[in-house]
Amino acid sequence: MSAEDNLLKLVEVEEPDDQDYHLQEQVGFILRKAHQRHVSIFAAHIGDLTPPQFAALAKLRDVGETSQNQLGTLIAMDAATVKGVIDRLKARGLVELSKHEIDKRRLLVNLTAEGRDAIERLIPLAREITRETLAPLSAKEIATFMKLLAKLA
Amino acid sequence: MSAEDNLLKLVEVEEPDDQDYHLQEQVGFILRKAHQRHVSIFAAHIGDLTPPQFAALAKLRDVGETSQNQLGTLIAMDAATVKGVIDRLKARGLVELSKHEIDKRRLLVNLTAEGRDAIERLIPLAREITRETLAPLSAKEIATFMKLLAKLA
DNA sequence: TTGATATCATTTGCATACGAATGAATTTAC
DNA sequence: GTAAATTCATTCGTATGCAAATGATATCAA
Repeated sequence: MSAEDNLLKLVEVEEPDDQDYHLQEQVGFILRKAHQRHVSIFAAHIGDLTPPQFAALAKLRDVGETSQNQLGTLIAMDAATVKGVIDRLKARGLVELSKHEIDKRRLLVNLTAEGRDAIERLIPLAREITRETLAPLSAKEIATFMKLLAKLA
Repeated sequence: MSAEDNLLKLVEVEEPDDQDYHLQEQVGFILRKAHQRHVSIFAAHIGDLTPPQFAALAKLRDVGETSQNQLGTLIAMDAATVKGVIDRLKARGLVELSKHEIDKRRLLVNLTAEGRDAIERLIPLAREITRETLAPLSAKEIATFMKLLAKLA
């Protein structure tokens, strides 16, 4: 390698050439596509509920009655977003709302009987969605990927 | 391990107990959170442009003038979504539109001089966004993660 | 050549997603 | 004990994201 090549390589390492920017290789772009693919798989298996709606029901099943805000924290949704999700679940009779007796700011959310039936029925489908989303990877790759993805999230 | 334990393990492997469904461990949920984190990092560095808007500019820089639909394919956006993104970039003078001379269905999109300046200026920031998004991982982990993520996307 | 298909773009409707502003209620600090 | 800060929820505005329907144009096939 010539001295000039070394110089060029040095420049490349310390300050990459902007010509070499490839959108397709950026983690954000691929992350968005992977997420899109997952949502598409989800919709193919569970057509009448979105992933955020499912997340709300699944988490309510875990923790029981909680405040709307607390639920939002648990499923990584801000207050404005979670309100819309809960409104739609309420309109479909899957959750019910009530006021907190002591802290009058809080709006309590809980599953209805119908909501509980729905989430129990959907969990096996959700397992299949996870399986299908990860299908391009081997068992060992899945373990590795999930560990690294968790670090990024 | 007792015979009963073996039976329980067998049942668990073939038909997992629905009690054991944990939203926080599902790939879709973590993917959504990782994507959220990336978007947040993006916004901290590039406040006046969204990731999809940036993607459109970056891809136009790569390929030059293209039809709106073709651009959508290249950046994984459906026709309805790409229209909104392009409309907003046009309103800000970063892209310009023209009609295809031969195929009158097509709407051609291209960078304006201002759009080209903008994307050139933003690419170094985008590199930093990628770096920060991947910061929780070591160099070796990054290589592994990107390979597996690409398989899923 | 013309009738069926396919493609490109647009529009509408619905569902996240989040920043910012607001108001009500609670908690903290002094 | 009250003023300041915080928390909870709501609303508004903007921006994806996608399904479905529509209209215009192009292509294919008989």
